[in-house]
Amino acid sequence: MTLSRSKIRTGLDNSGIVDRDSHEPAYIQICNLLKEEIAKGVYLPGSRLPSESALRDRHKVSPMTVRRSIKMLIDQGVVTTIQGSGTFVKAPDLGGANFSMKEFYSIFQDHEKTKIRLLEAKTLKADRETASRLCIEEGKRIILLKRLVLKEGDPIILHKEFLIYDPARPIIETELEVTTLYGLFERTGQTAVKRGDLWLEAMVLSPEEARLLNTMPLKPAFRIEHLFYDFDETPMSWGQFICRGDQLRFKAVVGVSPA
Amino acid sequence: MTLSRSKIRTGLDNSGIVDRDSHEPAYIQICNLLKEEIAKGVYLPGSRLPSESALRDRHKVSPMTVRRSIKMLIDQGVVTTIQGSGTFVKAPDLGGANFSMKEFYSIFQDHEKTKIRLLEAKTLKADRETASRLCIEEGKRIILLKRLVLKEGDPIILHKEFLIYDPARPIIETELEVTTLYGLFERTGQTAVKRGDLWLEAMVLSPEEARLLNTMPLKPAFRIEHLFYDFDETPMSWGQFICRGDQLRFKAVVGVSPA
DNA sequence: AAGTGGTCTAGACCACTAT
DNA sequence: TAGTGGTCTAGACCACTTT
Repeated sequence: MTLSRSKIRTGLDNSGIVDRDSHEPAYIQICNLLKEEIAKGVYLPGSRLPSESALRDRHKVSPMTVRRSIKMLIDQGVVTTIQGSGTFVKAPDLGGANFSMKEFYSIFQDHEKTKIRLLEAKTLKADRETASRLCIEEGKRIILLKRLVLKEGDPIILHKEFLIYDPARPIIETELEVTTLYGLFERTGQTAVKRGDLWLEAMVLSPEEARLLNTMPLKPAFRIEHLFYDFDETPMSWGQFICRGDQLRFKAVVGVSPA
Repeated sequence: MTLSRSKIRTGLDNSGIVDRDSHEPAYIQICNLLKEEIAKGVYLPGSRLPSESALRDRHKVSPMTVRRSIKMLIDQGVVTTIQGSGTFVKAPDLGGANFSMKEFYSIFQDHEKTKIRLLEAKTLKADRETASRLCIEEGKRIILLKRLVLKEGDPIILHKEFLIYDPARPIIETELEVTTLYGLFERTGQTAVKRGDLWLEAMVLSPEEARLLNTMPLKPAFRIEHLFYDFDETPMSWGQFICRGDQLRFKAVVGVSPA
């Protein structure tokens, strides 16, 4: 085991690896050190990490500090703990993978390349499906927004959203930042939104959708449906993103992330 | 603010809400209480939670305990902290959503309904693309596995996997649990797998794929590509799941989870 | 019985923000 | 300057597993 990247403590002993002069907290240093060792194969999947008391002695830190390091590794899916037995290195598995919407979101954050065009904004009477989703009576007045997301001039995402029409709800003003979609991604300040459900589906573009997205019908696409709830658990917004499959894919990493 | 669901402490005062007789740890009780209050609208999105010292006094616990509660809420995406300023309730946003492979995995766990059929298992010479992915020379011998996943008799997922052919690698035996796919999902014991990358894409079924999946060509599907690495950072397995779009969708929740 | 992780205490000092 | 969160200590007791 090499001690590269880690300063040796001031001459007292050579087992204290944590650099107390660093601005990086001790628990992060210990976490990263363990992760490096796991990545190097010092501790193989399935094998036991040194006990917390051993790590405590090695790094000359308090129990809580070493526990925070372990907690970080647990959160990152790198190890699991078994009470009374030890801390064990997990082998990377498909089941632990997570596909984050952050990459999708990053498309919208690039204000240089990405522009949003409002296609339609009107009120209409809710049809059967929309009424059902928003938990209102069929025929009740709602707001429809249709937007097109362009990346370097090319349309890549189509967004359709239905909003409860109720002047008393201040959220609508936020949602109506029609050229940014800001409200859906980065809600700041006081909002009335409590909870949201999202569904990710595979779909095939209809002729109409393909036309708007400047591509061919029958091409693959993602459908991201979203439903946001009020604090009284009533739906306030229902919509979907339709994303050209050739312009988006989700990535996930399992195991120790690449050095 | 009501105190329902929470026992009052033994007569000393009515502000200590944590039940010390419960088997549920204090930090989880405090976390859940705060989450309930957020769900009720006591603390609205954008507003500040009581300070840690206030919570410490209210619940008669030590600083570390109340910090663990806050840490839980941070991990769950419910609040954010700003040093020197306070802890603030986050409004649920699309960017914080995560689609987990656990649901996908659960298909395989149902051993009653789900069966796996081996379609093909052979060695062959790597073509250009496969060689490139596995970082080997074109024409080198590799193992191909093709499997079909059936749910209540219906084929819903097609799996194709290429493995490095190297008798010295013990992992192959694990991967070759051909009728369970166990190795990909729940690696136990010592394995040589260090890290995996996954990609999720939308696709349209080819006639051949549709035939195997007992559905029509041009139907939507998910493609989940996976690439696993050895401890010396060389790829050891590359493959993909092709999942009928009508049989799978990913779900995510943002904000306080439903009570 | 010994060792392991899980929870918790009652403080300390620091970095940062608000006023 | 006062209040906030961030880190850390040096123990304690408990639940659980292993031997």
